[in-house]
Amino acid sequence: MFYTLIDFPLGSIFLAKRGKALSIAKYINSDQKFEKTLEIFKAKKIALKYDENKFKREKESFSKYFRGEKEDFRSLPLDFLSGTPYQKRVWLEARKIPFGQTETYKSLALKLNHRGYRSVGQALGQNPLLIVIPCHRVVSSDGSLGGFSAGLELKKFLLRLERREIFL
DNA sequence: TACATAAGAATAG
DNA sequence: CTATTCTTATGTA
Repeated sequence: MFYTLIDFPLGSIFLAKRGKALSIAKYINSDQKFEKTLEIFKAKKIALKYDENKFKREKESFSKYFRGEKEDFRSLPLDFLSGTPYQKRVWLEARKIPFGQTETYKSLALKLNHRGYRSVGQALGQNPLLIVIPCHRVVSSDGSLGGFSAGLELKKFLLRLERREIFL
């Protein structure tokens, strides 16, 4: 697989793909995280090669996004390496949430016609495509943020960015 | 408002 | 089967 890194004020985004479509978008905020990410691939015996030229399209989308412009990554092709059928359904549903808007775990669960609120959260927690699949736009129904695997700081940052409360 | 508790769906071990 | 998870609703003080 190929990978590249994109820097932004809170750290970097690690992107990886094997073919045309993007598979991984992970938040990296320290050298240790980066090392650890490389080790995971090594453990799975997946060869990684740095090649930023294969991510032209993604880089453009991310730089637009971090500039505060409306960028939904909606047209970006994805390639899921992992995930149960249920998790993919949750991810695809979350992907429909428009830029700058939020949904609750509850409303997402109801769209998938069940009441397993926590299972929605659990599935979002497995999201391999941070930002591209906007799981940060899913919040608790009482208005609080809920959780976030990559850290609530990042979730807050992304939401403020989309509300145009911060400018880079 | 704050805290405990049950219910809820799906997954990992 | 049990424990765990990016939850919600209800009860009680």
